[in-house]
Order: sequence, then structure tokens, then C-alpha cells
Amino acid sequence: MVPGVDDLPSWLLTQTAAQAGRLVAAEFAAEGARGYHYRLLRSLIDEGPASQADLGRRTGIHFSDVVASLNELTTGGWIARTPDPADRRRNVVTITPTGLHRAEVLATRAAAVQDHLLAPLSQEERAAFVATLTKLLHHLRPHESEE
Amino acid sequence: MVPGVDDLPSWLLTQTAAQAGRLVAAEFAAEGARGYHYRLLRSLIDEGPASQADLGRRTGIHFSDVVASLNELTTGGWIARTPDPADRRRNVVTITPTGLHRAEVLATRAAAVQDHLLAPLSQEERAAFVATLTKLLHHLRPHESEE
DNA sequence: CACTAACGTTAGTTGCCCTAACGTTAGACG
DNA sequence: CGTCTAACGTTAGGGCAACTAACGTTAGTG
Repeated sequence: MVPGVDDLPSWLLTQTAAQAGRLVAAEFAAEGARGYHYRLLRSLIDEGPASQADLGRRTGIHFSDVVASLNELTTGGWIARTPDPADRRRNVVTITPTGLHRAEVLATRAAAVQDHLLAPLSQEERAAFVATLTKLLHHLRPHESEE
Repeated sequence: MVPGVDDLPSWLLTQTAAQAGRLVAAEFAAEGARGYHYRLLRSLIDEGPASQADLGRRTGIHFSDVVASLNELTTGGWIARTPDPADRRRNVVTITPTGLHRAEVLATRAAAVQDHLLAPLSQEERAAFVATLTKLLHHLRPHESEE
């Protein structure tokens, strides 16, 4: 291992994340999905139907990318959009039975990746790692943690 | 914090890395540089002049992106490319005094980011975190660790 | 001499993250 | 009631990292 750049925590973090991201992306691609799709579906499952703007706020996905991703999910029949009669500016997005099923499949795939990702770590190390990442993420992105 | 996606280690990892990456990118951008530039300059400093192919192998940057990045570094006068008389397929890339200085500035900037990134952690937690990331990276990218 | 591989270049794609401009709708204010 | 600001959603695009594919030149091997 060379000294210098390779021991910068930020570099280690981004390189490890890139590898982890590839693993997850490969699993999702096998199901015809992407990371944004899963994030949106999970938000709908966990927090119920929402406007597109709310989905963007919940998931951290930029509103313009929410539009594109919801278009893809609509095409696949995984979600449905309906205008909100109470506020015609808004669509209300709901997950469909198909989408629910797809999300479950994606969740299973994502869970399997975690085991591979964290294979070299003991249970105690895993817990510590997750706690550290959570702490750092709250530090770096405080507005998300105020939820 | 919502359950589900948000507690997947891979998600925490990629979100934290994205934030860390933005911090580093902002510092480098202020110096007219990018992450690839720094990685290439550091490799030249730490391991000496090299062919483009070797630089790609050392840094993990894809050979086509090495070309593009070296073009930018050449334009800025931070590196020089000369054909290798021993093998005319190759260029030998060397860092210039300007490049050496720029790399030092970038190193200082990058180091400052690490302090911000890891601010919520104690020294012991920082060491553990770096050790864990290193272990995971070796696991996920074994060919790099054989160096 | 033919073939394979290495080297470097060019052009492009994908996904994540982001910016900008626009039209429609809602609510506040005078 | 009209004007203004903001919210919502859409469209089009960019930057960066990471990656793929095709091509021409050079080197080494059989």
C-alpha cells in the first residue's frame, strides 16, 4: 500500500463506497432497477403515499431526478401517480402491489450484499462501523437527521 | 431516521462518502483540480515517474480517464510527458516543480477536510474507522492490496 | 512474417448528484 | 379582485467518477 492519498479517510471512504455501490447496483440491475428506484419505493412503503416534492425531501433525491425515476417506475407499473384533488399542483404517488413485491425482492438483494460487504468484520465491528457511519452522516448532513 | 434503506451499511457508506467527496471536491476545485489529478500527482511523487499504463494500475483510474486527466495536468504545466526511447509505445510521465507545489497545496487542503469529516470521532474511533475501511477495501478489491 | 498483446487515444455510456428555466396552481396581501 | 411570491412538477442539461468499445502504433514471440 502506498503512503499518502491511500490513507486519507475520505479516499478510503469513497473507494469503499464505490465498490459497495457497484455490488448493490449489480443486484438491482438484475431486477431492472436502480438505487433511486429502491429509495423511492422504500419511502412509499415506510412512510406512505406522498407528493413528488415530499418524496424528494424524504429520500434526498433531487426533485428533477425524482421525476425521471418516477417516470421509470410508472412505466414498470410499480407506482401510480394521481393528481391531488386538494391541490392541483401536486401528484400523489402510491406504490402498487407489483411495486411492493419488487421492493421486497430488491430489499432481499440489498440485504444479501450487506453480508458480502461486511464479511471481514465481526458482529461487534459491524455494529461499531454502522454506528460510526451514522454519526458521521448526521454530522455531514445535519438537516437530514433533524427528521 | 426512517427504517429500511437508511440503515443498510452500503447506503450509509455511499451517502457518507458522497458528502465526504463533496468536501474534498470543493477544496480541490478551489485549486482548479479534481480527485483524479491529485491521485495521479501523488503517485508520481510517491513512486516516481511512470508510464500512463502504470499510473492507471497504481491509482485505480481507468486508462482512458488517465489520458484525459493527464491532458489537463499537461495543460496546467503540472506534469510532462515524454516518449520512452526504450519503448516507443509508452510515454514517461514526470511531475514538474509546479506540479509538486500544486500537489502540496492539494495535500494540505485534503488533510484539512479529514479533520472536518472525522470531527465527531475520538482519536481511537478514527483509528478504528480507518482500519475497518482499509480491511473492507482489501476485501472488496483484493487485486489492489496485492501490490 | 503473422499474430498477440501492450500502449495510448478518442468517443461514448451510465448513475448519482446537481443547476436552470418554464408553466400551472395556491395562498397571501393590499 | 389583482398582483406577487412560492410551491409543484416537467424538461433539458451539466459535472464527475467509473466504465466500455474501437482504433492505430509498437513490441515481442513463434
